[in-house]
Amino acid sequence: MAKRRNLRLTDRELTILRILWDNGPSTVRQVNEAMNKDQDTGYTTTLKLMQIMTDKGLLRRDDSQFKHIYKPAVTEEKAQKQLVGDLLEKAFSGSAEKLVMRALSAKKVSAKEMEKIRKMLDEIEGD
Amino acid sequence: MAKRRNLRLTDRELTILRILWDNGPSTVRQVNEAMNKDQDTGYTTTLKLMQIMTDKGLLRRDDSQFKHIYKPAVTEEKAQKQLVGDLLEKAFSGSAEKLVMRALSAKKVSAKEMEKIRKMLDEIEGD
DNA sequence: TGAAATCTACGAAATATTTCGTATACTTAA
DNA sequence: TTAAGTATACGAAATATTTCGTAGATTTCA
Repeated sequence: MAKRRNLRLTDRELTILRILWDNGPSTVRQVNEAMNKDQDTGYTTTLKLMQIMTDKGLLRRDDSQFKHIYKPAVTEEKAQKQLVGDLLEKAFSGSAEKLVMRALSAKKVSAKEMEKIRKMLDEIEGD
Repeated sequence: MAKRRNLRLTDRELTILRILWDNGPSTVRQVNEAMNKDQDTGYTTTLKLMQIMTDKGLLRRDDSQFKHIYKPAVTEEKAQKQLVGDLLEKAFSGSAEKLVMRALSAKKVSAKEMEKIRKMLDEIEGD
């Protein structure tokens, strides 16, 4: 089985993954246009980033056509797990409870979502 | 009132803040020794980092003695809020529920802590 | 067909972050 | 009082990340 690297994502890498997770397989131009909604970025800048990410194994590229199509090589779940785990250790001394508290106060959560969270708590407690 | 900068923390900056939050005001040597438990770091490296952080307004320094004493200029809460908010936007498209789910599955949470989380959910719902 | 548009490759500049060596000041203790 | 130890200041190297310009290939369309 392939050894999973530590998956340290830079800011721009995460931005690009986010776009690909949301929009599905895309060309460089499509990604670049999505990026520009947030922050002006030259086309070749985006291209270069995506080439590097492909080398690192973060993206996969279909180059059978003139316009290459890129897609994520890491799942959203995997990346989120890693990112949350890192933040947990580095900023919260490993206290998931504190992190959850901060997340809950950072953003409004719908009643339906709260229900899901309660369910999850029940499940954990059930073990 | 002082304008709060965007508070973008680098890896090493967060490490140092973490140590100061946990241990209270400290000398460079004390911080350096704490850092070395995780990762070997030269004394002057730590010193330089802390000087830069002081310039940036992340730390405060009492230099009335030969050995300067440093302490955080940002509260743990403030920093955590910012970090979680960033992660929320960049990795979770703003879904606090997803982030909470990941945090809960990332690390074991005690029954007591779960109780606190439930209480928090109740409070939010109460509004 | 051939000029314009669009694409990839790639080196290198620009910037941000981290690390370190050395100079010099102060403290300690013999 | 002076040598050894420990401190800060600071420039600069090392590394990581991001950005961009240019060359050359392919496609488009008038």
